[in-house]
Amino acid sequence: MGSSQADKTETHARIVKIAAAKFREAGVDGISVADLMKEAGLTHGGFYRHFASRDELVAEAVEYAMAEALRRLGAAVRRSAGPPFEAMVEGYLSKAHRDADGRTCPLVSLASDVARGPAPLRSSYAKLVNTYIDWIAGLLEAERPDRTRQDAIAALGTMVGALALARSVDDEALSTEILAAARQHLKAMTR
Amino acid sequence: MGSSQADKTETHARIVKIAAAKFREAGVDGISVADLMKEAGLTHGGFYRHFASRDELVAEAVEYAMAEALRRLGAAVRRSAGPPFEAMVEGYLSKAHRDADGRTCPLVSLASDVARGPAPLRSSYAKLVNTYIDWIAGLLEAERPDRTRQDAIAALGTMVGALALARSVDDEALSTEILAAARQHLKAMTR
DNA sequence: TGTACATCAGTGAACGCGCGTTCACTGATGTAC
DNA sequence: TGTACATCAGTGAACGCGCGTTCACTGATGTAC
Repeated sequence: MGSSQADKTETHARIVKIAAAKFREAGVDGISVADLMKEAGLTHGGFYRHFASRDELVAEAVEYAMAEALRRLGAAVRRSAGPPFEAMVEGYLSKAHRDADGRTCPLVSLASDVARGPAPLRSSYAKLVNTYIDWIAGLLEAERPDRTRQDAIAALGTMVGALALARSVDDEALSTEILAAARQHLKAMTR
Repeated sequence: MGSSQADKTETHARIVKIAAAKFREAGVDGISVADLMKEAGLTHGGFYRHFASRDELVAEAVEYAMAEALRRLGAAVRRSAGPPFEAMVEGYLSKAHRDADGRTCPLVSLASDVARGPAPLRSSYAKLVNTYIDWIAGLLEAERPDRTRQDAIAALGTMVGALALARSVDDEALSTEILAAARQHLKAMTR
C-alpha cells in the first residue's frame, strides 16, 4: 500500500478517536489492538508504526476522551438558553448522556480503569477533575456569589455518582429516578 | 489429598471471599482463576469442583461483596455515638474507606464491571442500590421528617461519586478535599 | 468394631484460544539528479 | 520534466504467553456389611 505523510497523521488521529470511544464502551482492556485496527479499516500489523505499545495508545486515547468531554459539555452549555449551571446539570444528567456509550464522561466510564492504572493516567485524571471543578465553580459563582469551590466539588461528585449508578442499574424506572433526583438536588444549589 | 464435606463448604466460602476482595481491588477481569486459587492455598484444577465456570464465581463473589458492604456499613453506624446519617456519611467518605482496597463499597469498585456485565449482575446491583436508598431514606427521615426518597438518592449519588473521584485522583490533597467537601455538603442535609 | 469399597476434593499436566508484539515483505510517496 | 532510488505506512504470517477449562490421577473420607 504505502501512503502520504498527511495520511499517516489522519490515520493516527482516527485510531486514537476510535480507541477513545471503544475504551469508554468496553473498558481499557475490553477491546484488542486487532479489533481497534479493524474498526479503523486497517490490519493489526501497522499499529506499531503509530504507537510504541498498546499502553501508549491508552494514554493518548484517555487524554483525547478528556479533552473531548470538556469541549462537548462547554458547547452544550453555550448552546442552551437557560442559566449555565442548570444547563450543565441537565445535559450531564440526561438520558442521552447516560446512553451515549462511546461518548460518556470519562470521569464515569474510565474511573475504575484509571484508579487501577499507572501514575501518568491518574495524574491526567486529576487534572481533568480540577478543570471540571474550576469550571463548575465559575458557573455556580456567576449565579450565586456565596457558593464556593466546596459546593462545586459536591456538585461534581453528585453528577458523577448519579450517572454511574444510573448506568449500572438494570431497571429503567430506577435509573430515570436517580437522574431526576440528582438533577432536582443540584438545581437547588442556585436557588 | 481428599477431604471432608465440611472442608468443601469451608473451601468454597474461602474462594468466594477472596474473589470478592480481589475483584474489587483489580476488577472482575483483573485476576486469574489460577491466582485466585493460589490465594486460597490451592491449585487451579480443583476450581471446577466448586464452580461450573469463572462467571459463576463472579456472580457469587459480587453477591457476597454486596451483602458484606451492607453489613459493614450497618455495623459502623450502630457502633457510632452520633446521629446515624452523619455517622454513615463520615464512615463512607473516610480515608479508611477510600484506601480499603478489597473492602471498598462495591457500588464504587464494581460499577464499571457491572455496567458492562451480564443482566443478572446488573439486576443484583439494582437491588443493592435500592437497599441503600431505602436505608439512607430511613436514616434521613428519622432526623428530618421532611426529607424524602429523592434526598436519599441524591445523598447516595454524592457519596458514590465523591468516593470514586477521591480514589481515581493521583493527588492526596485533592483527594482529601473531595472527601471533605462531600461530607460537608451531606451534613447540611440533616441541619 | 473392623474391613472392603465407592466417592470425590484437590493435584498438576495438557488443551485450544486470543492477546500484544515482531518481522519480512509490498508498493505508493517523495526526493535527488 | 523525467528517471532512479530511498523511505516507510500498511500487510499478514508467526512468535511466546497467560488465560479458562479439561482430564487422568491420588488418597482421605464416609458408608455398607
